[in-house]
Amino acid sequence: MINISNLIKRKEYIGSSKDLYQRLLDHLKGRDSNIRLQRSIAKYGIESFIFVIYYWYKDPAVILTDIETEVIKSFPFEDLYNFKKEANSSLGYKHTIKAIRKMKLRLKDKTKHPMYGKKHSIFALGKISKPGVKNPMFNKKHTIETKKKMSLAKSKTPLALYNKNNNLIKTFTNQVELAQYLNISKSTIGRYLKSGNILLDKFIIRKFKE
DNA sequence: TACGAATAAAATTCAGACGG
DNA sequence: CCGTCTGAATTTTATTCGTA
Repeated sequence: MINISNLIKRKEYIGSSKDLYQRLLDHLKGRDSNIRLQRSIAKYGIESFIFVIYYWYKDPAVILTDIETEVIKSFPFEDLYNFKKEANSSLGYKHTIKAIRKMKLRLKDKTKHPMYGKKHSIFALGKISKPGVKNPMFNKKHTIETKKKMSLAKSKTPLALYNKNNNLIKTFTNQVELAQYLNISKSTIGRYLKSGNILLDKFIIRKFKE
């Protein structure tokens, strides 16, 4: 529950939001704000305004708009910038299938994406940063499928196993796979691949090109 | 000196926040 | 919605280290 007041005109704007900072930013940047408030800011300057928090709840079960309506009622309506006596919110609104389809279509050309080629602000980066226990992956395990994907993506040097007479025995996607096949340490595989020496007096390992 | 274990480095997926 | 981001988890590959 917030209030932005103009000290000179003695007028107030009452608002509420799930994300206080985000909503305040809307008003400060003049996007999706209240037009009366915006005009007044333009006229008197932002330094004529003060910002007050009336109520602060972390519990999502608290219906902020109900409280907001009560607060609005407690002021003479003509002393407010607000247009509506009843507060409402789009919290929990779901896009229609049509709207989603439209968005998808527009974004098919990825240069059309609002973020295309842009950099995030320092502030946004700070919000995104989640070190330690705050990280969504903290203390979680990757699934077998995920591990497989990672393995596949990382294995870009296929290897071929030859015998002493240069006959191809088998090909492998990476060193680990070959190590398992021979039941030998992967360190050894890497070493012999690099040196080109004969392994166990039997095998030669080379990079495989098809 | 040769091996495997341990560790480091680089690269990748994942889940989640941001924001037009 | 989806492109821009992050850090944890995990993998492959490269390097270091102790042991016989």
